[in-house]
Amino acid sequence: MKTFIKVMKALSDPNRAKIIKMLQHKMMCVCEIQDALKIAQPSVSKHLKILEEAGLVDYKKDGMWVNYRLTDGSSSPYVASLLGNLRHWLEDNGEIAEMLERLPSIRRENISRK
Amino acid sequence: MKTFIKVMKALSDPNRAKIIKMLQHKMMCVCEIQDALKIAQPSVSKHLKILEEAGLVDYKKDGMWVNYRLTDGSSSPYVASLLGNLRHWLEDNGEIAEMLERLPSIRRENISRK
DNA sequence: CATCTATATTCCATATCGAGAATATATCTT
DNA sequence: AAGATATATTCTCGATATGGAATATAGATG
Repeated sequence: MKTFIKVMKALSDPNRAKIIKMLQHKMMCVCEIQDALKIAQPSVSKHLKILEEAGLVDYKKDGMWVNYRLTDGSSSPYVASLLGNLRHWLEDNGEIAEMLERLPSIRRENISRK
Repeated sequence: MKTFIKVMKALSDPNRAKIIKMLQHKMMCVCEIQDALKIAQPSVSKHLKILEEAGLVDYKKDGMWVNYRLTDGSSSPYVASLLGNLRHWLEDNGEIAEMLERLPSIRRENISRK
């Protein structure tokens, strides 16, 4: 039950749902996600932690960067099903579509954090 | 997006998840759900309202009673998929299994609210 | 080792959530 | 109409969630 609630809660926030939708297209570092969502960096890190603890995402460190990606869903049946469904869900959402269009142009090399 | 978030939030609470699991077995009135969950009646009504506004349940009035049941999921693809998945999900949960065992003995005629 | 950059953690303010008590409403019964 | 029962709404409180600012940590680079 706790696992189920944790997964549902993780997906109950618009910014976290957007993160999932982005990660369907490519592995991303924190600063790229921040650039896409336009929220403060610590907020991004906190959202990612919640998604990670729910088993929805994991990460690989690459030097200074931390690359996040979707998991294969093996942590629970809830995660497996929902990640599957989310491939189709929210595709018709304007806000998300716009974000996904901007996605190719968001690259860590171009992000200046001054 | 708002619809999706509303559905996920509705399913992010243990008592509401339990209500869904019970309604898989029978239509129930508020006082029966209250008896099963052992929480205050107003709390039950509020949970039911949240589930209803998410499109997960609806109700039919029968005189003094209001009978709640699961919807057919036609309000959104999220509801349809999740109600389907929830037929299998949480079946192995001890807390829920116990509650479901008590379910046959919970009948409005036996409930005294003094 | 001093510094810069990417990320995580802590702290604080505000907002929302879930619970129960009290109250309101609606329907049934007499 | 009066009382009883089922449900909904309102109010208040404590807990939790979200956001940003400040700070800490970790790795890279000169």
